[in-house]
Amino acid sequence: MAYPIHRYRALAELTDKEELALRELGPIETIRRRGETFQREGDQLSGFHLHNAGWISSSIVLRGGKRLIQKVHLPGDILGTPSMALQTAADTLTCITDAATAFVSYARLRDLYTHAPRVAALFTMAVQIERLSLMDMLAAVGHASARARLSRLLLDLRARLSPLGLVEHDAFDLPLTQEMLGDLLGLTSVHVNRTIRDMEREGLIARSDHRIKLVDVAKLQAISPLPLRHLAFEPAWLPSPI
Amino acid sequence: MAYPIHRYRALAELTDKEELALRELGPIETIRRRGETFQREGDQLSGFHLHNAGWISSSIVLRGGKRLIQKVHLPGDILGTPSMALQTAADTLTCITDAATAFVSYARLRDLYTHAPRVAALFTMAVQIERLSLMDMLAAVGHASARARLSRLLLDLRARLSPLGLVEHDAFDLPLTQEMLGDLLGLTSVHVNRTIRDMEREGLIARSDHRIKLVDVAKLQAISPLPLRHLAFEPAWLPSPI
DNA sequence: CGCCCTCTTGATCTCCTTCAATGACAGTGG
DNA sequence: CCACTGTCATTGAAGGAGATCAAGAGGGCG
Repeated sequence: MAYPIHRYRALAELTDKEELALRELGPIETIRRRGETFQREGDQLSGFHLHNAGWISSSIVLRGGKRLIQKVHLPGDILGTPSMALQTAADTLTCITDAATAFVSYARLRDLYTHAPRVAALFTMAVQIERLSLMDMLAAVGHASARARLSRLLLDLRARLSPLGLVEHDAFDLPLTQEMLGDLLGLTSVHVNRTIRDMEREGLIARSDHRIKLVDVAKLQAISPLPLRHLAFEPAWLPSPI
Repeated sequence: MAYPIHRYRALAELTDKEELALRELGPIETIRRRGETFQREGDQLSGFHLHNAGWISSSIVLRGGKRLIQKVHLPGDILGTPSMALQTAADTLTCITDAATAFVSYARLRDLYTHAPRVAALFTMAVQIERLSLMDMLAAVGHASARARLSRLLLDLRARLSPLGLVEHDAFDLPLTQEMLGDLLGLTSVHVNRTIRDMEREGLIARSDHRIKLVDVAKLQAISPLPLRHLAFEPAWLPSPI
């Protein structure tokens, strides 16, 4: 299992050299078990991680002990990069399912900036996309109802799981507990439960085991507080290929 | 009035050449009036803006018409860069006070990546810092009470205004209306009002006109859901100086 | 088999919203 | 110079979305 680069292909035409640079960023894969935490808030760091397989959460603990899941990561994501501007790790990385990651030392990233400016620019672009995702999440959590937030999350997951081939007829596996969903949406697990059941009763979604199906996508989109965003392809500020 | 680069100095030792590169990024300053909107969601963009003076808000409108102020920007910030990964602008930029900005075309940024990798890396670092700020905001808005959110905001503003010389004895001008504060914190203006007055009554803060004073900083910090973050200086992934 | 995690449901509480009205103040036009 | 208008702060009353507390049921796993 190697680092999936579909998301970079969606941002720019890659030369063979650039593809190689991306794939060789994190040469050694680490297999991790469900529940394993491999980065904790406050840790001293010397690099970050490529996300090759599985589901991984990035969380923060507030004063008072409440946990906030800042993002659920999927293969293709880059993990731990917010911390690269800090003295210690900003977030805790925990495997939701069995997962695979590849470590990338900061030295390697530095080389990217000097030897492969276009790939470095793509890295920046990935960071901006994460930032946009946070902006949307903030908008949703700050100003939308529980069902609106949940609708948005499900649509977002569908969109992100699709290019990985993990969505069939608008249905996908959702390995998150309702408590995780609560921490992700700023709700209690109790209220997540009630909201999910309401939406199920109304025929918006269907569940069986941990598989979820978006039955009425149009209505979910109407409930969602924000539409999905359209990424730019080869934006003007991207350096020329190497 | 020119682009203040204090925040980059806090991230790395800058050579004269690099300082020049930063200062010359946006050579032409534009003066704007309070209330002016100079970028709207959905606009086609060809660059971004350096923030030289004044207060500027970055907002998003939700389905249903609610406005979310994603961030209040201060001099030294870079405006409009989340949109550089998109086909159209993600946010609306509006002057809260009279303000000054300088436009930077995407072409100029591209040159940075090819000719000044270290400055490009600092740009990425600035983006990561914005992302961290959003993470914290999300944590606060999703899981903290109105007074905790407000405490955090005030402490954050104090920390950001200090290097600009705009804080005296923990007091600073706050040109935000209570409605703006509400849009920023995910609250109604009514509730912002009640919360502010409560905090004033309890001696946490004091107000006169639009000037606010943090009377009991220690208690505000105790109420705030998150401590402030410590930025790294010259992280290992930063290319060597030019 | 027994334990723990997760889901589910009910009852109650509360923080924040909504709706509404008032006063202070700044800008603006006559 | 002053009435007029719109913005902003303030406060009260009522309602609601979601939190909290509590308890039971089902299921996976050691």
